[in-house]
Amino acid sequence: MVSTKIILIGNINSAKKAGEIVSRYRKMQELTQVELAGLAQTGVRFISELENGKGTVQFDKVMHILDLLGIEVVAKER
Amino acid sequence: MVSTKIILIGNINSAKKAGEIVSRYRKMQELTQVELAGLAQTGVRFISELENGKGTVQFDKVMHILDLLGIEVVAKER
DNA sequence: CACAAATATTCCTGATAGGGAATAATACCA
DNA sequence: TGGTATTATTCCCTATCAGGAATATTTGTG
Repeated sequence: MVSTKIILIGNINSAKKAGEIVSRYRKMQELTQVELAGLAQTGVRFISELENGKGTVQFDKVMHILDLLGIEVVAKER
Repeated sequence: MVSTKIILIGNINSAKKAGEIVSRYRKMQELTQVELAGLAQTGVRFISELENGKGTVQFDKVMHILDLLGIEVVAKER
């Protein structure tokens, strides 16, 4: 094995952080909220609220969105 | 800077994974669910459901539990 | 600036999360 | 195996999430 580049995006310690990342990566991929909602089989309102940091969103829904955007989530010891 | 050891725990792509990690790290720190719930100002039932993989748990609550257990969550490109 | 596209917010509604507390089921040891 | 601690599940309840759709607001361009 030669070497593999890992592209870190940042820490996620809240829905606010997750929302910022979702917003940024959605735009990078030139998707509208409506399109992303369609891909995720979810409501547009959910995407909007998530991107705006709503903390009570459901965990698995968020993880699914991140996955759709090609974002991997890793746990490590602090 | 000399070198810093990063201890990876694993990927989190669902509440199921998050729950497994919470369960393992809670036990490593010799905490009962009741104690962890106390620390997190949450109900014991929530901890139990989280550890058992309930996908609809609230995002921020989960992140808070992970943080309490000394677990950091990082996003990276897949 | 004007207009169009995108996003945010509101209203209405059914479904359910989560708390507390009680109980049932498991796990753990002597 | 019996007894205890721990965890899972149930019930009751209030609060609110998430969807759809309409509307308001913001953003991006010519």
